[in-house]
Amino acid sequence: MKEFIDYILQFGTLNQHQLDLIASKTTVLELKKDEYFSEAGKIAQQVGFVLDGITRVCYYNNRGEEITKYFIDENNLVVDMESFDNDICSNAYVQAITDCKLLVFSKKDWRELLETIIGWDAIVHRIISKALRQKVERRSPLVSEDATTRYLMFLKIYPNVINRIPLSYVASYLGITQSSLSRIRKNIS
Amino acid sequence: MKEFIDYILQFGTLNQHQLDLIASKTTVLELKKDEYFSEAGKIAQQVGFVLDGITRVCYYNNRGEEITKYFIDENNLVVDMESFDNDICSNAYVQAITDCKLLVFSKKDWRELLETIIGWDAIVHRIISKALRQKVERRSPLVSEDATTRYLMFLKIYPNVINRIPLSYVASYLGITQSSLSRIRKNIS
DNA sequence: GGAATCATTTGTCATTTGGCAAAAAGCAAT
DNA sequence: ATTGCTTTTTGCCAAATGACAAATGATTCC
Repeated sequence: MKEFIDYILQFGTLNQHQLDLIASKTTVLELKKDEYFSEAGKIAQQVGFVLDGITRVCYYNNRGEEITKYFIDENNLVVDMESFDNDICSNAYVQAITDCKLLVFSKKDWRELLETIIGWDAIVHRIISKALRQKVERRSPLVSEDATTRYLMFLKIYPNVINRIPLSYVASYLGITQSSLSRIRKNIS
Repeated sequence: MKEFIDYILQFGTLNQHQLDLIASKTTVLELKKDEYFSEAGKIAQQVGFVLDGITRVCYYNNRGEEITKYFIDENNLVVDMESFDNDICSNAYVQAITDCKLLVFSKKDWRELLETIIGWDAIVHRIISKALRQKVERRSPLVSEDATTRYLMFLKIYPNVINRIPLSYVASYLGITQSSLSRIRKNIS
């Protein structure tokens, strides 16, 4: 819980009473490896915060290949905001790719907090905007750099991920095949 | 101006008085082809709305190549929000790539409006969030699809752009060389 | 321990793309 | 029309990557 409070307070100021109220609405959700946090075709019902473990957002492209869009590791929010906010079906899966421990808010509680706590919506806005900007910044180089550079960037961006998940997920994140990734790893070492 | 009002009202409701106030703060800025709206290394000072013409956001990658990150055509906001909001130096150029006519707000006016008009900040936030989400959605397929598919997607996303700008910009947007783009275009037709 | 299963690496060959330079096409000014 | 300039296309070869299959390595389960 402390991790989550610290995370929030990076984006604005709240008093102890407000923090307590927010904390009181959280529950802990444990997900086993490969379980879904939310699914394509359904409406996202929860906001999560990763305490332990790694999740990913993935979808299926034109050719039916499973593409990992990004990873979400410890101390980050995990939510399909588009689906959650607008109550529309998601087009992506959010999946635990290791065993995970999450703090979660139900949609009802989340919305009540937004209406109850002055300034909370501004903080949430800042959190979401920053996360979106980060996604753009992280995906952009994937287009303009060669595969080796992309892999090295991946290692920098997610320093604690590579040894904990299958390489196939990394390959699809980087937009290359597993074999190519394997060759790149061989070349680097 | 009507275009801008229509654009705003897609994201929320404002009364005539509020709309008039917003309108009163706009000025028209004309940019010649190749002129910059904002520059890397400087702090963005304006929010713009494209009435006519096409702009792009670009930067220089590791190898010093100029990369087009995205295009912004008619009836869209153009601003480096990260730089504008936080008064930090931008790392990208925003450039007119055709002659352009923009509506612009100065930073001072923009901030005053945010404080004056109830609900305006919520609208702005929705606009910015949607734009960011769109950027993520548009850049993601650039990683996982082959170059021909990417080019076809580009044509769908920006149907009014291809004949108005140099192919070199499109190539760098797609993450391929000009020659490859040329070959792809040849294959398609 | 051994079998079954899954993940990763490697080999081979085909295809795509890049780098470079030259040719062709488009465009503006005269 | 001619010239000069920029953009786009093409040709050639090398390098990177993909597709597919096989081999190797890791892990799990009995």
